[in-house]
Formats: sequence, C-alpha cells, structure tokens
Amino acid sequence: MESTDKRIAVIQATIELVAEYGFHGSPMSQVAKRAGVAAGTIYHYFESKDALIESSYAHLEEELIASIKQGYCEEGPVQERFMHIGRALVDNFIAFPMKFCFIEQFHNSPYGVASRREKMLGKKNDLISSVFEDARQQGLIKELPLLVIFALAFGPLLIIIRDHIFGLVQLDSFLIEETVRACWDALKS
Amino acid sequence: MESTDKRIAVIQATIELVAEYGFHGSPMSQVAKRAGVAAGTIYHYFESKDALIESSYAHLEEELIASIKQGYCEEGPVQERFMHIGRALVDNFIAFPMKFCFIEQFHNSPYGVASRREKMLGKKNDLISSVFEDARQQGLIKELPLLVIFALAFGPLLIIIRDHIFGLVQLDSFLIEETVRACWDALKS
DNA sequence: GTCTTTTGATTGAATGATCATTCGGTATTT
DNA sequence: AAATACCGAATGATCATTCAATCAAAAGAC
Repeated sequence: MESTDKRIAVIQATIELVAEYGFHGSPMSQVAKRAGVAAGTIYHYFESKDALIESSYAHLEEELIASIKQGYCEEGPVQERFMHIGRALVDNFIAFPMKFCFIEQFHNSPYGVASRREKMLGKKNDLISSVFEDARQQGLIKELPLLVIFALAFGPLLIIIRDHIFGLVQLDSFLIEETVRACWDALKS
Repeated sequence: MESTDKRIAVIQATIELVAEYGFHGSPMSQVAKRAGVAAGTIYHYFESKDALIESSYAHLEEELIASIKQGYCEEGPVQERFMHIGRALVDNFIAFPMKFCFIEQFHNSPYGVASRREKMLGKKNDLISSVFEDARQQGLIKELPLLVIFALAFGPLLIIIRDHIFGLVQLDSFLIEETVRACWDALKS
C-alpha cells in the first residue's frame, strides 16, 4: 500500500468518475485527465483498469471502517454499539455520495463477487461481526445465520441511502435514528 | 410493446449476458450470437443498446409483478399479504438468479436513476404500495415515509437473495419465512 | 561542493482490439 | 410487387495498454 500523491489522485478520480458514469463510462483517458496525470502514469501504479478498480474499492473500505471507529465504544451496551454503526454508515455515505455509488456498483458487478466471497471466509473478529456475536450471546437477537442478521441490520440502510442520494427522500437525523432503530427491531428476539 | 419471437430472444440474451458479465462486458455482437440473430436485427427492434437495456428491465419488472400476483389475495389480512409478497419475491429471484443480477445492476447504474425517479412520481395505487397504505390506516406499522417502509420491508430480502445466489448462504423455505417475518417486525409499530 | 551515473517517475503519441451502429442487399410475408 | 424482417460485413469511434523518450532525484566519485 504505497501512497504517493499521484496514486491517491488516480484512485480519487476513479471513484468520482465511476460513481457518476459507471465502470464502462469511465475510460482511463478520463481518469488520467481528472487526476491531472498522463495516461501512462496510471500504469506505473496499477497493473490494469481492473486492478485500479479493485484498489479503489479497498481504499474506500478502509476509509469506511476508520470512520465507523470514530467515537465507537467497544465496551458499551450492544444496542448502543449497533446504533452507532448504523448512524456512522448513513452519515458517512450521505456526506460522500460518490463513495456509496462506487461501492454499490462494485458489489453488484462481477468485480464484487470474488471480493465478497473472500471476505466471508476468514473474517471472524471484525468490529461489526463481534457486535452481533455479543448480542447473540446475550440472547438479545434472533437465532439466524450471521449473514441474515447482516441483511436485516444494513439492508434497509443501503436502500434509504440510495433513495436519499437520488433525491427521492430527504433524510434528517430524526429519520435516520428511527430507521436504524427499526432495523434493530427486526433483529430483536 | 410488440412481442415477436426474436424480440424476446434478444431481451432474454441481454438479461443473461448482463447478469453474468455486466453491461460493459456484454457487446451487441455477443447478444446477437446468443439470441441466434444477426447484429443488425437487434436494431430493428431497439433503437440503441441503451434502449435495449431499458426494455429488458421493463420486461423483467412486468414478469415480476405478474408472478407476485399469483395466489395473491387482495382482501386478506395485511400481514398475510405482506408475507406473500416477500415470499414471492425471494422465491422468484432464487429460481431465476439472472433476473436478480440484471435488476440489481440496473438499479445501481446510471440507467436506473431516471427510471426510479419516474416511478416515484405517479405510482400511487400499485399492488405493493396499497398493502402499506392499508397497514398504516389500521395502525399496524410505524409512521415513516413510504420509501423508508419499502426499504425496511425489502432491503434485507435483496441482500439475502444476493448472498444466496453467490453461494454465501443456503436459503430454505424456513429461513425465508423467518427473514420475511423479521422484516415485518421492523415495520410493526 | 560539483560532476557523473543510475534509478525511478512521468509523459503522451502510437498501437491494436473491440465495440456500437450502419447499410446495401437478401429472404420472407402480405 | 410492396412491405417488412433479417442478415453480416464494413465503418468509424473509442478504448486499454504500451513504449520510447524526457525529466527528477538520489547515489557515488572526486
């Protein structure tokens, strides 16, 4: 993970362009132009367009986890930890819609498939999983597979974020709070 | 909406290819080959690739609504109607994963934006909205904007369908039932 | 400190592939 | 014979990627 100025600039340009125009609407020539870099330079940092997209996604994922960790209390009550994660997710994506658009496109494209499978095999003790493991042990939530719990917890949030970004709803902090709480209702045993 | 054999064949080929390779990985030449048709023929039925993709989506949406209507009782209790819709959605997408992959890619691409906005303006009395309107009037569900209700109701289902299709969970009818019920828990006031 | 040398970074025009679309013509239907 | 459906090679654009040439900076030599 080297991080020259130009490397980051290229990733940033990729995220912006892909978010707006999709993978196929984002030629390397445009990425180069927006990053203020020559086309050839991209290939100094990334093997191919696919590799660039993969790296851009990894970059976003790191940023997202970092932003969730801000103000997160590992020792607090389970429901409060859940609410924090939910709020952080929505707030962050609403503040940076491009990140959301890129990530969602990635997840629903052939790129994302392999990536998601890898993550499932081996990720045990990350921040989020452990909230649900604790909740399960305390008998607070339903006895369902972890992935189903994930779906109930975050599925609705992704949708309202998308609706907000596309201007179909206007989220405010009250509505966000109520929605995250409703997600918790879905989990409660 | 004419429906020649070839027109349908082209749409079918488009859905299959896009589901597997994405929009940018589905050249018209391949669509033609898979549909058993000459490249030029596609342009007899569709103005452009964009128009073809738009029509393919519309086709899928009609099919989906038709399949939900099967066995649907307009007069039954609200919760039962909701459970029926949820089950139908999951069953249908699991039976035809290509449909799901196409639709999700569409929704998260620049194509889908306009389409979604149009639908929001003017759709009042469709099958699904009226379930939630009835539920609201009976005081059964939370007082939240319709789009948030949609998100809570169907967001989790979309995620577990994706996980199932990618082989990350194995859904059976028990798990589907429990998940749809949990979605209802999120809605309950 | 100044002058080479070497290494890595950067450039952007050139290359070759691939793609959406067109069109002149052939088959099929009316 | 008129109209419509269909074909597939040809066209022109666009794109990812390469590479020979320039530039920058660090390392060594004296």
